Amino acid sequence: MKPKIQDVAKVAGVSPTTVSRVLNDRGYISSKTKEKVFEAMKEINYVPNDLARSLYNKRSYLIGVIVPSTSNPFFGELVAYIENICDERGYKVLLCNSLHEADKEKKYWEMLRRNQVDGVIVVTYNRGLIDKKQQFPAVAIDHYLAENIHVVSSDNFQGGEMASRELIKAGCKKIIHINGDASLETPANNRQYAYEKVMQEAGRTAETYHIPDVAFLESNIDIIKQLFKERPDVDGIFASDDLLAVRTMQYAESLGYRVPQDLKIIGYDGTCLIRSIYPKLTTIIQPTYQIAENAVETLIQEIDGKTHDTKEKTFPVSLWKGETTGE
Amino acid sequence: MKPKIQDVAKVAGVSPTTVSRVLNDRGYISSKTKEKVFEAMKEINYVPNDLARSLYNKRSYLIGVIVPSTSNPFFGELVAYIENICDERGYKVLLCNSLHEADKEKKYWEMLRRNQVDGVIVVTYNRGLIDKKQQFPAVAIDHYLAENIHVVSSDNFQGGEMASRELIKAGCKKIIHINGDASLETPANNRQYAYEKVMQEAGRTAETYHIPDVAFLESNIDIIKQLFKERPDVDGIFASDDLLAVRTMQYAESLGYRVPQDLKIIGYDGTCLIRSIYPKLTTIIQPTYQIAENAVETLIQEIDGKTHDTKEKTFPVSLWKGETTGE
DNA sequence: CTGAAAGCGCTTACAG
DNA sequence: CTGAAAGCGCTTACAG
Repeated sequence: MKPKIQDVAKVAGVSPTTVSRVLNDRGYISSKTKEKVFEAMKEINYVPNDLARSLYNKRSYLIGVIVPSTSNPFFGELVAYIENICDERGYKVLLCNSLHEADKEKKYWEMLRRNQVDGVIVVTYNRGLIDKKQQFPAVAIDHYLAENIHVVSSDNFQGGEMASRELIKAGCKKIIHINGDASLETPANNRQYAYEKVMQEAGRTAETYHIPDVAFLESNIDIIKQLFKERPDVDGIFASDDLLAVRTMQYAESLGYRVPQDLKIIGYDGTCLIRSIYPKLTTIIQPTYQIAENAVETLIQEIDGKTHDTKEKTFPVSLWKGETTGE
Repeated sequence: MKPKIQDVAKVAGVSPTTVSRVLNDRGYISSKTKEKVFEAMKEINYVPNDLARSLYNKRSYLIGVIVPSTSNPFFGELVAYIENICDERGYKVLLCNSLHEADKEKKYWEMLRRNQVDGVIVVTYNRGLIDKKQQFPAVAIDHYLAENIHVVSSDNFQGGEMASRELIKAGCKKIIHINGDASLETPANNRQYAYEKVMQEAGRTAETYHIPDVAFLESNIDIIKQLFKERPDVDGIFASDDLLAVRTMQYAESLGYRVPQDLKIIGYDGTCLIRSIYPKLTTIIQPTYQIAENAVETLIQEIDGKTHDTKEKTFPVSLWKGETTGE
């Protein structure tokens, strides 16, 4: 059997109350008693039961994190940061990969509630799952969940502008944007709005192709094929994420386009991974660490009962100048 | 306040015992009572407290997963699979990114113990952290933890043979292997042993360069530079993971080597991600899903008290024929 | 400075 | 078929 506080008490010759006090460094305790207790704990290899603690304290120090899938490098990196920051702050992470399935996400929410998490960080659409009586503090990254839910994101508008201007500057005549699922309103849509604004200011026509979200990177390439069929004169593409950018580039090359001579491409996200293995890809770098940090900090503040004036926080992006938009 | 079982009991006009019985579908209960209870639960939006349940049952349905970092696509993918399989089986995942830091890993082990996890899946070196009285069931992936710990991996020897033979078949004269940290014995070392065996059988000299593990992909490239300086005649490289393969290839190209004409390269892992964005890279595909599935199943069996005859399970790999080893 | 008692929310023998 | 009581391992007023 795992040793419990009573066992420690017996060995140390004190009451359970005293052991608990030592454990929590609470109230006055003679240093002699303290020492006895610590020795007893070591002797029987005691470790407190956090389940029991959490039950009494109504505080689990558990945070639920819901992402589509850590198999996507952006989410994998984001989750790694989130978890490590949580760990530094004394919180533990219950991981949920929703695979873009509303059903799965719904079950995860209930699971998190049952497990008494102190709060949740959500990086998925959450199709209306949160609207009623909110059970616990939540912070969203790059998604609007509900009126009162804090959302953290990169400056998607700035990123969209940067990307679009980069293509114009590189001399592209026919610039097309490829974006994700169009059916839901997310901060990431600002990338598209910025693109449209820049195109308009430059007297161009904006045109966006949408790729539906799919689990595990297996997104079909049909939309990309359609794009090149309908717009063979395309010479600039702003893809809303790097994987999409790379796959579009590959398809274009298979069609005979040379990048960057015939076609210039810029992506979005700029994960460490992509910059490491695809440094040639021009892209917009999201400040992923800052996003993770702000999400965790904001959530912990809400857990601690502090309210926030601002319900939205945005971090500036930066340009990674590769070779896919020319020299 | 969150509703508890007592509140449900009050609303339904029964005792807490009865509510619990309905909840657990245990013992005989009239269907009329059952219905009343379910209605009451719905009415007050009741959800059971799993902390309290786990405390009593001494079963948390919590599994700890320790990986270096989900920011590495192999681990990101592995963790996604593990978590989803756990979810299917009714288990929840407490995620730990150890960043290859022994200290951090040690703290995670204690944290998991405090949180009463039912078991742990480890994908890190665990430098002797587990040897003494093992606290709970554990399964390792690609690492030897201790005598009695079950380990799951891809058939590293087969993979090493495949990779080495592929390079020989492609006509390479001077084949070099780049591997990870040499200081610890892991199943992945079989990749190197197989390479050495194949080289010997072919009358070649085996030569391996080791790259120390580093967190977050920031591994220095010094060893690679050294390799090309010392062995400019290298014309075949077997890299022990795909990221390493890609980065080596990039450095070689910057030196003027053409791949595959002057230099042929083969990697290892073959994640969905790499195959999607780097289909040209020849690599050995690990059966990641099967590894994840077997690890979870084995762990759950151990949790359920079933013992295993075999303490090691290996799954066959396959070759992804890209273009970096020729046509 | 220390201990006995009650309670966190649940479950399970034990009665009836 | 249903309920009162005790207990999972911990913590915290309340006494002393």
